[in-house]
Amino acid sequence: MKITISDIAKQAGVSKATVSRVLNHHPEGVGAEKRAQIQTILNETGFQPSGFARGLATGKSHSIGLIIPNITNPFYPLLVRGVEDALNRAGYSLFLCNSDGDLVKEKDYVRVLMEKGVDGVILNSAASDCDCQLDLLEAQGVPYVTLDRIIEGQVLHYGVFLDNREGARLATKYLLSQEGCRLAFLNGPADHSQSKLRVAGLDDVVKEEGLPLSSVRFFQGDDSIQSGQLLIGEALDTWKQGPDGIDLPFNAVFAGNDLMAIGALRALKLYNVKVPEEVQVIGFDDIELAQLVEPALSTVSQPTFEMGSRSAELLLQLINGKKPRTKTVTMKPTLVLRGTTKNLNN
Amino acid sequence: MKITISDIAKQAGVSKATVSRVLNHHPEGVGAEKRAQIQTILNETGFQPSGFARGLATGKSHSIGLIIPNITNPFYPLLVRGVEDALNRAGYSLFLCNSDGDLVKEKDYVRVLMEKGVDGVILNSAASDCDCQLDLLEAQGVPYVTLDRIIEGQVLHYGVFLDNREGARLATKYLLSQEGCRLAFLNGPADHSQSKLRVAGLDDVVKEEGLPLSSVRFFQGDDSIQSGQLLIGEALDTWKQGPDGIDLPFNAVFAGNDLMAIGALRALKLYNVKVPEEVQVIGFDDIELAQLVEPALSTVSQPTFEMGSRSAELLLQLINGKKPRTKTVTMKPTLVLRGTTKNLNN
DNA sequence: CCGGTTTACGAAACCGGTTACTCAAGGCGA
DNA sequence: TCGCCTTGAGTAACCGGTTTCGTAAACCGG
Repeated sequence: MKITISDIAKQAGVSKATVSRVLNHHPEGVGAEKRAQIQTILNETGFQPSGFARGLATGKSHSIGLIIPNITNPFYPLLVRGVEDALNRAGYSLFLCNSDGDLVKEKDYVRVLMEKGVDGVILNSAASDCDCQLDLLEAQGVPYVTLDRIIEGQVLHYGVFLDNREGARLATKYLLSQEGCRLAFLNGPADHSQSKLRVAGLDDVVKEEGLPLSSVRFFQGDDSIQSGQLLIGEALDTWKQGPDGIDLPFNAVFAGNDLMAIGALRALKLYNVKVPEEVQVIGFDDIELAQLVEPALSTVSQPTFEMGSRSAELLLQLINGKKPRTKTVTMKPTLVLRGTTKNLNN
Repeated sequence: MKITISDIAKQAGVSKATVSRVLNHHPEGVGAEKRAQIQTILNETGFQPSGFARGLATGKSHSIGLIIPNITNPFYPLLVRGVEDALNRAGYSLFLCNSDGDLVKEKDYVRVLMEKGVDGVILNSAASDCDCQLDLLEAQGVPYVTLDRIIEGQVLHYGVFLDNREGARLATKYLLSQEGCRLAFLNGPADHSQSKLRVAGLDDVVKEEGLPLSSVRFFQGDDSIQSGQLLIGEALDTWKQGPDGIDLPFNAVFAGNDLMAIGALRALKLYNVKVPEEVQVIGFDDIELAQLVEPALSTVSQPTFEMGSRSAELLLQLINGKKPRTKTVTMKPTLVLRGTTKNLNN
């Protein structure tokens, strides 16, 4: 049978209360010599207090939940690692949940996490148009932080974000400011807040440059390699079959994420279009893969690991009742030029 | 304040015991009409029982711990997803722990997980030469499953494994059976059981083919892209500087994992060595990345997702007291030939 | 030496569920 | 109709910690 605090108390000839005080390093209430003696027994027996009992009494679990769409998406492992490292440093454990972007699953996870008594939740929410998961958390007063997705219809809550608009602006500006640029834009899932913001950034630059909105060709993708390959592939296909056969339908591609950009790259390769000479490509995210494709993908880089750790730290502050200085942390993306852009100095 | 089972009981005019019976769908002890009425109240109030209290009373948490070296290594996300899917299906939650291959960290995680009252642990252990984490689990009778790493000095416990020896045999056989093959082998961390088994598989084939052991050039890597690139790069460098300048030091590379293979690919490209014409390359693992590099990497494929889900299912069997038919599940690797091998029909 | 404050520690009440045990009522065969 | 078995439901004892409160002893200045 598992050893309990009562066993320790009996063995030391003291009360449970005293052992508890030693266990939690309460400074008062226990004399030095008795404290040392109990400590010795604790060490010798390798006593492990029950998290259940402790949780029941204190209401804290020292665990938090992280809900992401899918760890299999190469964007997430680094983010998760950032979260886990920060939590581990603070003595917290991590429940990992894959929602697949399914709101029902997401809500179920929130419910389960609350039952397990997590001290907080980090939510990389599936969509931006529903806040029903948050209502659950809000109702019980469970602290939470949203990560990189703005949940609309929700009073702005604590969260860590990338300045997606600025990121899109950087990439678009780089491409559109080049003479004769004809841009194709691969959008991510339209209901994600990131997609919306990236479109907004693109629009900004189009306006700044005084171009008609129609000058950008718009494709609706789903953040997968396949969709990038398919969309660009189709565009190239109709071009090839067309009567002119001279000008490519675009000479620059900006993709809403790296995976679609890589898909585009594949399509371009299939049609023997030279990158970056004939078509320049810029992605978004800077996943590890971006450096490994040929040519290496130019992309808008986000500090993924830091976003994870910052969100964990923010959540821990909330848990510990410290009011963070700011409700949101906005991180800045940078444009990383590699092999899929011409990298002219301008 | 949070709503408790007593509140429900009061509201329904029954005792806690009755509510508990309804809550857990115990078939006996509650009449149909009263059951329905209580169920209604439960639904209306959205009552969530406390996992702490339940855990304290039952000793079960419906959570399990998964300890892996590093989620950032592209091999793991799919594995983790396999585990999580299987667990989620069974109503269990997942604690994710990154040990970084550090035995101390690993042991700490085991301790913490046990405090949290996990019902079981899946361990992808850092090294094969220590079983101290397992002693902890064993001592408390916490079920566990080892994943793809054989822990030496340990009576063979429940686990899911890849037949690493067979995998290495497949790759080596393919390469060595070709006329005039001069093989370079990039080994993974020497203390990992996988590495040992892969070396064993290689040795098997060398013997079968009647070759001297010296016919294979042996490099000691660490499973990273960098080490693959560095080792092959150095070999090519000394070759280039050498007096002969004619024959490459090897015309085939078998790497202990895909990352090193990809590193080797990069080094080869840097030195303008043609793959697969001059040097054929085979990796191990079949991570997603393998299909995305140019040329696509031939590799020994493991059913990563299934290994994750099978190990979770095995653990769940142990937790539920069912004796699994076999202590270990061994999965078979397959050789996937893509662009880095000549793929002659033999 | 005395009243008052501080300190060390134990007793017991919680936290919120589960479950063994008890008991009354109802059903049923003899 | 009696006794027995089944069934619905309540009582209370857990599970293993934390924490409030009470008390006795130690300590303190005057």
